Amino acid sequence: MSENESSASSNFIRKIIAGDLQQNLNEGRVHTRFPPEPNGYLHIGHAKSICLNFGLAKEYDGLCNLRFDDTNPEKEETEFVESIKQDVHWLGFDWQDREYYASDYFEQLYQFAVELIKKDKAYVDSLNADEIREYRGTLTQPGKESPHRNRSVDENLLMFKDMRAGKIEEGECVLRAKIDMSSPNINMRDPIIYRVRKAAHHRTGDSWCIYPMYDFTHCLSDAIESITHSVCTLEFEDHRALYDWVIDNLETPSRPRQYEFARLNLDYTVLSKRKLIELVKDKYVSGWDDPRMLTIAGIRRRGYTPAAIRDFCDRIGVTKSDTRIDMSVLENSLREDLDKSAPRVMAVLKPLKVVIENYPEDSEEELDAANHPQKPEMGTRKVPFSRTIFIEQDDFMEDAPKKFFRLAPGKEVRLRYAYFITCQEVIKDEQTGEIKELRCSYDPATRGGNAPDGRKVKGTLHWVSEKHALKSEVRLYDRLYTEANPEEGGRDSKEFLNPASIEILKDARVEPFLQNAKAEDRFQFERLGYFVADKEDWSPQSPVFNRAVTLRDTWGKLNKK
RNA sequence: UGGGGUGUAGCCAAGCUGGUUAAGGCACGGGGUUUUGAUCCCCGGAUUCCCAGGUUCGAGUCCUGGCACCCCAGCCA
Repeated sequence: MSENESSASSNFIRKIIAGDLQQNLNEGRVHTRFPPEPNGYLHIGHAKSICLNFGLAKEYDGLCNLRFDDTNPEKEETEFVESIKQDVHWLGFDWQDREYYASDYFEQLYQFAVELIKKDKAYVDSLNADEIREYRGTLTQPGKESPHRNRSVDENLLMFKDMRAGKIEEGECVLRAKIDMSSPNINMRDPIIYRVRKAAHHRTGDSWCIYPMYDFTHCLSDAIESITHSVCTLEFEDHRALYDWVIDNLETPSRPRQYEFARLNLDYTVLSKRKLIELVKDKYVSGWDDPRMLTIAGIRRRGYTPAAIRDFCDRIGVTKSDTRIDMSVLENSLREDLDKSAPRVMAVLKPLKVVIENYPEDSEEELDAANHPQKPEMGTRKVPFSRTIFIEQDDFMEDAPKKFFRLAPGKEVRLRYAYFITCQEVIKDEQTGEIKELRCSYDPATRGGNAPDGRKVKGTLHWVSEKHALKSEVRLYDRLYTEANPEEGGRDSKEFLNPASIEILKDARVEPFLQNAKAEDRFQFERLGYFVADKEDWSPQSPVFNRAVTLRDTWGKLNKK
């Protein structure tokens, strides 16, 4: 990670830590963890948590563990742990040898449960799922105690052992903490801490048929790993009482504390795991790494950089108010990063043929182009020029408004790094009226783009030589949804999928310099945006570029009005 | 009608124990530079901090009472 990245602004968690450090709590240690469940791919919301947790550890000279919260064998898969590890690394964070799994603690967790039973603070309940729900009460009515709540410690011990031994079927029994069925906090109404699941686990296989629940597992995993600050999202706020209850009622090796912050919401997308899984499973997108997805894998393939994502996470802040961030913040972080680093290059997305009539028929030449006009140290390259070139269709208008600086009949523009040309004639299809090509003249004295007589030209166009250009596929991406908040009001977000979220251009042309690009190389296509050689589909024989983000476009904005 | 949270410009977000002109970013508008209508550089915005009362010489910061929004009734995490 580069050192000059702006250090994140102050937030309430930093203040808590600073206060703890002042009181020398936890022997002055700061130890956090990032605890994903391996049941899907990581997304930009996880990036916020990753940056926070690893960032806190780094800032306070502490440690951050990677811990897989894998207590539900039915949803978790090895594929997901691999992708998660890859994504965290790609984002620029390292957990060194501290790669942990809640499933590694199953035996310890079991012993903790036994300890709770022995203290008469947990019991085996034989109510079925429906009954437990009924007994739980509602938001406004207290629950009722289970008839099995007062089983003896010995009986509970025996039954719990039977659960572990596989003698009890799924749904027959659960282990519950004995807390308070009338608590206004529903989490405290004798929460289930163990259930029977006769399912193979991605790591422990068939060695267990009972699995601990999140509320029991998470706090104890934190305690086992000596986590000092256990940072999670707001929906767990109500669970903190239970977190503390478990820790307080057991002899744990350490005393972690839970703090909650607001999860990330972004306009024009969804970030709930359920929704993302649905998009993938029902093939609304091409996969977890579809460039329209806000998964880490997706935005990576889209062309985002780890630095841009980290910068974004710094900018949005960490608070407890639930908010929606404007997409432009994310886009701006990428533009800012790529503006500094991406080599500039010319590409024509929707080609319009231009014949320069007074340019010698069989002649061609190479012009010098800067790889980054603001950074001479990035060098120059040669761009081939010839009598027939392509320009962007959008750069020509037959009836141009006054403010249109580009090419129009009789108008003169500059071809970047080449010559001034003037449009002499428009050739159209006689049937359809479609513009087929332009006949232009050039001024040989303007080679390189400057007129010796000092005459100015308003517009500069990018172009590509017909016979030298590489044919390329270019994929243009736009927001996945047409509504800023597609989930608002319990609506079905699928109704708002943007039908124009992807546009595939098969006839784009790029300058030959791009022949040597490699997958994931990023470029600025001048005047168009930042593009990346597709991670999966790029090859020198058939180049494929994805548009990561457009350039700011004040002309386009003006036009929309 | 229970509990837990949150409310500072269009969107985020600083604002320590109350004290001169309420940071900063994105977006937006205006101007300058420019062989990318990009970048870069200036300049602009809250008499006001959800509302209403109150305490105080003084409140976004304290008190009281409202209002709005979010989360919680999985043997998911």
